[in-house]
Amino acid sequence: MQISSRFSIGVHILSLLAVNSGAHLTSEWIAGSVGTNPVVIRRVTGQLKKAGLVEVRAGSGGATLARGLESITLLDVYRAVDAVEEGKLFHMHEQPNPNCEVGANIEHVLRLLMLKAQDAMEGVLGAVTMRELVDVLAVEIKRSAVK
Amino acid sequence: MQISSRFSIGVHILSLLAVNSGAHLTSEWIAGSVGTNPVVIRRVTGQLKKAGLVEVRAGSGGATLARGLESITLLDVYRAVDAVEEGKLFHMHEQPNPNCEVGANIEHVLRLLMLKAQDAMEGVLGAVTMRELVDVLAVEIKRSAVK
DNA sequence: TCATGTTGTAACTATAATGGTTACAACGAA
DNA sequence: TTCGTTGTAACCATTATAGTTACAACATGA
Repeated sequence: MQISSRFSIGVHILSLLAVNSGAHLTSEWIAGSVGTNPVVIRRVTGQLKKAGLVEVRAGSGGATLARGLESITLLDVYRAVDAVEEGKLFHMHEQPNPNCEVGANIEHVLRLLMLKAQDAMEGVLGAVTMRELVDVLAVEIKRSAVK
Repeated sequence: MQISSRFSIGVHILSLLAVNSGAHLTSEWIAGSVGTNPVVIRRVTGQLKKAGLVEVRAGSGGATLARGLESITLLDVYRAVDAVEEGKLFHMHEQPNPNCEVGANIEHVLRLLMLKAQDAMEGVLGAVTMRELVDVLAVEIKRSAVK
């Protein structure tokens, strides 16, 4: 199975807030850029808010970054939107037979490896800040604007 | 979401074939160790067979390793059971607005990172052979037998 | 004060993957 | 030819996702 698109949506939202900082960005407007429903945006925005990444104005509407892009890694976004539960990227079969030598011991051995693999994946996300991503994005935007 | 337990089941099956080599291991018997239904085992075994990792005797029954444990990495198992489609660990939202600067360019930028993260995860699996896993497993088995 | 537009959230839906289960034809060996 | 096994189809319950409608709570500006 796949990791929820909430992650890519979250990154998209933060990028919009960064690039269009100052503008009045409503869930409706963001949904237009992401290509989905405003409620989906509000749900993800709510998670980003709970994680302290954005601030949302109820009533008047609109969201803004709550922290500098430098201080937000992609792992922060990934965690904020609950993309994958901690240590549970892999689903292990649940009732290995404790009376079988292999069944009784494989869980422990395999679990270690799964955690290591998950850590490696998350490590890549943790090594990149939203600042870096937005900078690369800005270059891409310029390049595509020239064409 | 989580990566299918087919992966851990596949590793479990190969471990059984290695530890009990020579024995007549039917899907029924294996299912007893894994803690699931024989049909589930046959499904996974079928995938391992298709990948050339095991041989299965139709009719008389039983499965055996088709290759040396040294030549099978956990990544081979992961691929054999279709744990995650190539390059698709992350699900990216699918209709970013091409008329929006961010929407038009984020997919490309984010996709690169996702691939890098997935590669890191799979790299860990590729760096471990079934031989190594079974050796560690054997140590665990001994240790738990002593207690 | 009140009208307007927005957020937060509940509720419902369709879709898809998973893993368990029954059933049975095809097969191989004793 | 009998028996136990595999390979597969078919079905089911469960779960997560993502889209949608609906509406109360809220903030702001007229």
